[in-house]
Amino acid sequence: MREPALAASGMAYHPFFPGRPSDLPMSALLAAQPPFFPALALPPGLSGSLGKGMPGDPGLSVSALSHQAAHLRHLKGLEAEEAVEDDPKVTLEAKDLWDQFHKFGTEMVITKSGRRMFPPFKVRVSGLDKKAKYILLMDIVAADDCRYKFHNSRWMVAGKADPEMPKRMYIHPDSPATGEQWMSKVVSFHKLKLTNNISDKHGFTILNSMHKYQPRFHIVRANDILKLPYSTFRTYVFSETDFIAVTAYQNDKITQLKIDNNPFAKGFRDTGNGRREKRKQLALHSLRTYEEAEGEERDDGDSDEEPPGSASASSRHTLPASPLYSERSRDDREQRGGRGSGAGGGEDRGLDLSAKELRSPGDRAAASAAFSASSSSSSSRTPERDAPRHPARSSSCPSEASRHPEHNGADKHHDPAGKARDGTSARGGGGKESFAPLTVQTDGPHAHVASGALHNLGFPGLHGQPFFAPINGSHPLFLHPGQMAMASGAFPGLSAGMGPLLASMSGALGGADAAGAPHGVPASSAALHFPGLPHHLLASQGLPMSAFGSLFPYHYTYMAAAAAAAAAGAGGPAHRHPLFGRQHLRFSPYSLPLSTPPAPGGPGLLAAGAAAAAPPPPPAAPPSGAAEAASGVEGKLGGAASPAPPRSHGASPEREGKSELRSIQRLVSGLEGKRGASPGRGSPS
DNA sequence: TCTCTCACTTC
DNA sequence: TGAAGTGAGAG
Repeated sequence: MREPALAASGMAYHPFFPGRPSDLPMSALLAAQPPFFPALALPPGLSGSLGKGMPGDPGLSVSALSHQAAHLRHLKGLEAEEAVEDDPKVTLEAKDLWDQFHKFGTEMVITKSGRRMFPPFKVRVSGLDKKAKYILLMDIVAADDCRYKFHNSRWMVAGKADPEMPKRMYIHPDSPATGEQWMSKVVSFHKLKLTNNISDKHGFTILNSMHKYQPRFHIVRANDILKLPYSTFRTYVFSETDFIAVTAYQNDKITQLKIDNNPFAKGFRDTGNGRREKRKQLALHSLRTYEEAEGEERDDGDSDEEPPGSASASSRHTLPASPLYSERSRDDREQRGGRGSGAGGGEDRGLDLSAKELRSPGDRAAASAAFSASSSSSSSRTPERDAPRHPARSSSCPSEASRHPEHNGADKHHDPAGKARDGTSARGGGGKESFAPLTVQTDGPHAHVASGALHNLGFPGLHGQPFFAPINGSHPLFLHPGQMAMASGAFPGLSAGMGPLLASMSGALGGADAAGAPHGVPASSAALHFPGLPHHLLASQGLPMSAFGSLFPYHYTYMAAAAAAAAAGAGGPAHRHPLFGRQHLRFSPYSLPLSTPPAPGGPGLLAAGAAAAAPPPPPAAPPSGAAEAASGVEGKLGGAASPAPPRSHGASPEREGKSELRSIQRLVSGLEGKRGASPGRGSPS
């Protein structure tokens, strides 16, 4: 049950998703979406029961799943999840700056070589247990399933979203750290980079240009990244941080805001000695010098030519649009000065910047209650159990999205019509290896493929379902090669020498024989496999893939359970590895934004999904139909789970799960053994 | 729309 | 000093 009070929260309106219910903030919807987590596979044993509860049943048996997770933790030798004694509160840093950008519809440049976010995503956290260790993460999810264009100085919907890019979770490099450490300073994710390179191997967050995204922040109480799947996520969404990814800035105001606020763009400021003027004058001077030389040679000098470097000449010749641009820029600066740094755009965002976490335990009445109840902010606290089921999250795009005057550069702010864009940059080559962030990546595409397959294969009843799609090639914990380099820095236990182990572990988790080949995968990037290729192939095949996440009526404890189940049940060498597509069930928070309710009494999602979805082709395979590829792969692998009848993942799922659990436990034990010997770390930055 | 190079900046 | 991060502008 939604509460109309939400409309007054200051975040009710969403310029890019006008069709959504007015009484439910987009941030609430996004916060309600479970965090991305890599390869949350469901064990065959669990699939049935889950499937039963799925169709249209928000009252999924979370407790049972939690119990399952606890059981799995026990099997795995992990200590029981500590009682939640903390009550984290999260405050967005530089909110004023975000607000300024948000007024015009924030644009984030994405380049092949990766671009940082500006404003940087920074938060301040409080309410953590000082002694407990936490992992802080963020991810960026699609805000809707639309593609946009910047037309007539405003953002408009340009159609359906393109296939979604592989999902990556950015784990803060200081993770894990104690609550005290996290709370002692601002937690900055400024090193997170955005790219449009689907084949990115740096671990950057991959986005689609001209699509709208919402960053999300997650707090996980866990002292080891390996325990992420067993842990509870708290997710925070700040609605003012949403943005549209672009390869070139579209809105002049955004450009100017960035120039004025980003230190690295100082050279472009109209301060008199900025590069823009210098370059302009230099170019003009060169031109004139050349022309004069030519003239002298021809002895027919132009008498009416202005002196080299004159201002008027400069404007006229080199920057025909610059007077307007500069004037506007000045205006902007003056406006900003007038507003003051603390003006915050004057929007009704409240004074309390703390993110609200949708009350989870016990608050099944819906996230909206928490939203409306909270006095503050644009942020939302994610429900850990009963997220508000998306009331009507339409998967269709309206003809026009940007009706919010504040997001229309021209409407309120006299944006001169139409300078379509300014161009972009991309540091050439991208050959330099920068700091590789720790990210976790799903084979998102697979998930989407599965989703798409479900859609295509006529399972309308699956729409709007929590996404337990049958997908193959998952890693329970997929670590990007780039993480190897940083893992030693980010995780004390994963010191230099642990890279190989981590890689091996990843490989092992991903499919090495549990008992016989604990370290069978070399620690090279080749040992890890990226979904990019399959995704690309599938995308090129035109297979529909969902472009934006849907909301799920269960909270993150459930996710943890699913993840635990995944680790336990998706064992076996082949089916965890992208190269060895074996079909199995997996949880993915990124499913279609589906509005169609499942057919009551219809087949469970898992069951139907398992029957419908087909594994993607092996990376080396030429593009082909997913089903084809699936059959091929399954055939070669002996298909422990062939394309598969529903819930046909092995005759003894429990045994399979325990087997894998044992292997994981061995690996974890090895890690922790080494960790014990390694020195501790510094505090978070 | 996108990619690349460039000059400029910060750190 | 140089790596890395900027938007401009050309293609």
